[in-house]
Amino acid sequence: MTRKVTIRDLAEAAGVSVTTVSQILNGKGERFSMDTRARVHQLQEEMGYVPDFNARNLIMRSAQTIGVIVPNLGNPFFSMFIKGVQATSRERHFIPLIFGANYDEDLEGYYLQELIKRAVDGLIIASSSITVEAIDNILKKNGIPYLLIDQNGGPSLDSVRINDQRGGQLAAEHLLSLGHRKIAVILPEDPTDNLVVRLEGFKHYLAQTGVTIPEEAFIISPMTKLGGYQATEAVLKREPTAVFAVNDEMALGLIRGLHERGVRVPEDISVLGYDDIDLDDYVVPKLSTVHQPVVTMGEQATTLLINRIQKRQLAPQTVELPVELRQRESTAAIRK
Amino acid sequence: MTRKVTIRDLAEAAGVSVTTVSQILNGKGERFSMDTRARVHQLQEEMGYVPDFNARNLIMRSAQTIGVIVPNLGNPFFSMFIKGVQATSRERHFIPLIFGANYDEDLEGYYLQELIKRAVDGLIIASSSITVEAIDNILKKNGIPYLLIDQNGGPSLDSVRINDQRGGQLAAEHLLSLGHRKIAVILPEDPTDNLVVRLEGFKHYLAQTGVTIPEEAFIISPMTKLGGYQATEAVLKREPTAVFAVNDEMALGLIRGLHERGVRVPEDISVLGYDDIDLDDYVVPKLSTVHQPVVTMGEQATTLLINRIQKRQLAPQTVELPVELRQRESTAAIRK
DNA sequence: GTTTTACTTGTAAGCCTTTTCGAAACATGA
DNA sequence: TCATGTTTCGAAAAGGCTTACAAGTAAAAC
Repeated sequence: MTRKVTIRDLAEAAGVSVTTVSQILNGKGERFSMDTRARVHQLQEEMGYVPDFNARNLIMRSAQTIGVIVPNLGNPFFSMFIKGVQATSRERHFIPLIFGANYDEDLEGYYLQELIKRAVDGLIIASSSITVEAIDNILKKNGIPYLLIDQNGGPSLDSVRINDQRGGQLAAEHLLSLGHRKIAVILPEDPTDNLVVRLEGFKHYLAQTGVTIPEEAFIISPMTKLGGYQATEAVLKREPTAVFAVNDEMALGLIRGLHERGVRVPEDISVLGYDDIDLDDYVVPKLSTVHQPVVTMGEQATTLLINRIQKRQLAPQTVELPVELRQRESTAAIRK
Repeated sequence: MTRKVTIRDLAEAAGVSVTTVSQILNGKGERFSMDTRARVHQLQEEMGYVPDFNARNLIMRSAQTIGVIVPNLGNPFFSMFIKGVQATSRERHFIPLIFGANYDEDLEGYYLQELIKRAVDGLIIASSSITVEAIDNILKKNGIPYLLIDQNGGPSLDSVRINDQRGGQLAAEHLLSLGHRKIAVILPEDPTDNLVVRLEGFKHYLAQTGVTIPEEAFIISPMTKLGGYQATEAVLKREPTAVFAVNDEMALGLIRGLHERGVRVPEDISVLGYDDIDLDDYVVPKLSTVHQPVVTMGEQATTLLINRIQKRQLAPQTVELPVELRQRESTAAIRK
């Protein structure tokens, strides 16, 4: 392995100046003769010249890179999100730097710093713990475009908006239509904005029908399978006929917990999730849930962000994405 | 937002040269007076100076970055692997660039190219489709250290080795001890090296006990939940008493398929997986499997790679990691 | 033959750091 | 006073690239 081929080497070999090479290789070479152009391209191949990334970025002040922070890569919801991000990034010739923060505020902060240090052109943050103010503070100061998922960053930001209000409503509607009146909810401590709205939609619709959920039927637990599992006891104590878990992971954990205690789903208790992760179709019983178009979310978020990177002065953009109910097997009509 | 603060600005403000600032900020400033050092640090804070990443890398010829390509981020096995990679990377002050290639060879190639263009210091590749030769070719030529997961790159490479032979043996042992003799296997087309070894271990142990698996009991299907699901018919046609799926995802898909056809697991058919993903403990029935210490694999792979980056001339290192059987609920003694 | 015009290419500055190699400034001992 | 040592610091090169500006040449126009 010898020293790396530089643009200078190539220029020399082609018998032209570095300018010429640079221009031609960057598609700005109309002004050069066909002959020269061909020669340069030819030699690039032969010599295996690849522009030095750092040198290039140094002068261009951009690395065609975006940063992405999600709370938990292990949750299929987020890995699907990432899938969307990667697909669109590729189309747009950007590269996403992806980090899972494990619901850890310190870690999020660390990655945020690191990403900024590395001069990413923009950021997508699906944060759980780090506060919007902190993000705002540090990013605004650096003039880096960003976009928040699951958090409301205010009207001055681009956003891909999921109608969580409606999602909550759909959930309520569904359970209600099956005859459920005694409903428990599992949610995390410090819910993100979208969860708050989601629950509001849920409660609101219930209230319209004269159903209210007592305070103690809201059960706090981490948004993981384990969290759902650990909530089992608390759920059973409330003797509900149905449970609404604010994400699928929790729902799956809960179903496991119920199963172990001999409680049948949906015969004894209906369980409704939220997200619609691929797993839902494989577990027994298949999980009823509210579908979020998560891959599209990833794609749209990326599109919006890259648009912004390329046109800073654009007016804030918003795309709205629909949710819909997916009834499967974990919810059923109540039977007395 | 004003222009970025450069080292020059800081030097000027502190009334010293850029050399001084650079040295002090990089911990090589013992030779400077306490006074100067304090002043520089002080001002860095105040002015919010952050060294320009690209300029720095340009001259240092390293970005403290490694690339990681996995076939599928949606598989918890790989997201756990990533977790290990991220943890160790952080400790070592490296940043991993992570990509999921969706079992797509083109995509893998694209990311590989991109990663090289971006001058990563090293690579971890858990490739499925791209050939070892291709990788070898392109990476060796560029002099970039790398490490293969699930593929045998030869003795000249660092490697974290899982004893797949033993893993296969454990699987065989387990099923045999439960009385199974009629066993089907689900595996992908073009299995990676580790799978080949795994199956060898499996078959070999079986053979020792006089049990052989007929050719047609090896069922080819993609290594996903869907793949497992789609294999259901083929499996049933063989009328096995037990099935060994070479990864958990397939096992889960298969269990779903069996369930839908009224076949009970493990009463009618035992299903054994491989990997031990977190899900195994949540599905019904809990999945028996062969445990791989996947987080550790991620950690060790990263450690090895970074060691190599920092000391090119090190002799090839290998770490061996154990596997062990985790019997849960999806396998049971045969009953006639 | 001189001036335009069109076409083709090159010079050199600048991006921001790190680092090599010295060199001031000052004190010390003779 | 001078040689020597110690402490503290800086000038300038290097790293590979892009680009504003300028320039050279040959053909066309007058």
